[in-house]
Amino acid sequence: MTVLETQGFLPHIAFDSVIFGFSKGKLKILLMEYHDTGWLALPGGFVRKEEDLDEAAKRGLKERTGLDNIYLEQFYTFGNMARFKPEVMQTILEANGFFLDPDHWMLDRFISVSYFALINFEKVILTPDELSDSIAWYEIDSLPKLILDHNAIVAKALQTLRENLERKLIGGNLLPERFTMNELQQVYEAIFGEKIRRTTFQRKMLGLDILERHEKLYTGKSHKAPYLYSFKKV
Amino acid sequence: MTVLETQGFLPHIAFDSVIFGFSKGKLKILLMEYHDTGWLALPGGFVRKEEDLDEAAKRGLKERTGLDNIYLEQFYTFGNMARFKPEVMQTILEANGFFLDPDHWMLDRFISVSYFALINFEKVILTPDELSDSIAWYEIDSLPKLILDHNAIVAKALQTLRENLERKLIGGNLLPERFTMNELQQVYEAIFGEKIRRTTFQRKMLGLDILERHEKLYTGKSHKAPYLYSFKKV
DNA sequence: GTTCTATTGTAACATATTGAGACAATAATA
DNA sequence: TATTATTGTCTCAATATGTTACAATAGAAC
Repeated sequence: MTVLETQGFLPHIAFDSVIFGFSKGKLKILLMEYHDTGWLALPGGFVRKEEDLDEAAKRGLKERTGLDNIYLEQFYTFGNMARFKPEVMQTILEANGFFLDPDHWMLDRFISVSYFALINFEKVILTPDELSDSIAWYEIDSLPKLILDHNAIVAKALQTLRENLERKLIGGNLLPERFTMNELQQVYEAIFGEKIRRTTFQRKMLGLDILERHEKLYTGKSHKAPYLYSFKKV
Repeated sequence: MTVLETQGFLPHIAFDSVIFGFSKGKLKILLMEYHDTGWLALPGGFVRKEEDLDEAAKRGLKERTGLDNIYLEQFYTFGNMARFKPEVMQTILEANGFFLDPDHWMLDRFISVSYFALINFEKVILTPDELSDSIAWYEIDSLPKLILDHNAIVAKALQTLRENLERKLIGGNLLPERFTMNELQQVYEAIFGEKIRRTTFQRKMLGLDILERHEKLYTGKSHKAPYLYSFKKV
């Protein structure tokens, strides 16, 4: 199956995913680099005619990262005319050797239903799609220029993530099963983009009664070893 | 122009609006009753081929309420297969004397980009669309059964409104330009569905430094007259 | 006018939450 | 054994919020 099949997908509707990961103290997202053009874009795709919208997003996530069962949240649908630039998709396709009719469905106007995902960086197996050379991690606070309105999509995703983090306890989705308090704090600091007071953070997290304390983690460093924590199962 | 024109609209994409108003201490939304069927639905519409998605929602709002310049926020896009029930739209259209080809675009699968609006109840001039008998206010906490997934759309709208109210100061959009502290409190109570302590609410609102105090409102009641307030202009 | 009632605006105090610093515990190293 | 960096927890101060109290009034009843 190729992306060029005319049957099977809903026209005018796409999805894009802002996939967040956390590594070495930095918040990162996945970007794809299209063949020959050097253009960067969010991973995305189209919706099958008999497929739930959410299922399409999950399928796309699975195809790029190999991961199932991911924290995935729809946050906004982008549908301005300004994002309709058929020459962009045309250039990408031509760089891959596809020369389409100007009224081909893939060159039509699309609205993009956008999702963000929080994943455990360590578990990802990255796989580019058939139009791109690579898929790789990019630091959220030094992103390059992306195609179309994808920079705006990332900005909105980050804004939504920040707002949600205050209400839901989703930060742990970016970490391995067991983590230290310091690692959890670094996740919060990376998302909010500012330092957090250590003692206040620790007291609040423990007070929420959502963490389970496990054995200590001996790293070989010459100081007191921190406890490992996991989120309590519901 | 009729809804049946085949040109001009993007297929598969609709919008629905949860339009909130506040009157007599109750939070209400606008619903349309389709001709002959008695079926109730959210006001909505389709997106023109060269129209911004947001503009389409604003246009729909203007058509039903006569209002421009409304607080309008996109909150979710519903796109599950479960909401694809062509017989519903077919019945509505037939009740209006339209008998369509089974592959007419209006009987196709749609995803619905959903918006909620906050409007000043007093200023609305209601106008049904061409398929419905009436458009009217219904209390949010005693809603009847709506078509398709529209009850779920309303539930999500209300949830988003509650979450946003804690972060943004949007409650005033449901009131006239000038209002008493008690009226503002009633808006908050209606949205959250619970009583709020008067003195705490007053202290917090005044402390936010967003209200301007005006003259007193003499209602003729035999007690101290409350001040009128408005939101400070930015 | 005087008294009464309902409601408003604000003060006062109690309680809870958060900010900020201090300090003992401890895992390796010198 | 002393030293260093980091962790876990405690304490006290500063804010914020919950709760009660009370004076100020706009009319109505008399």
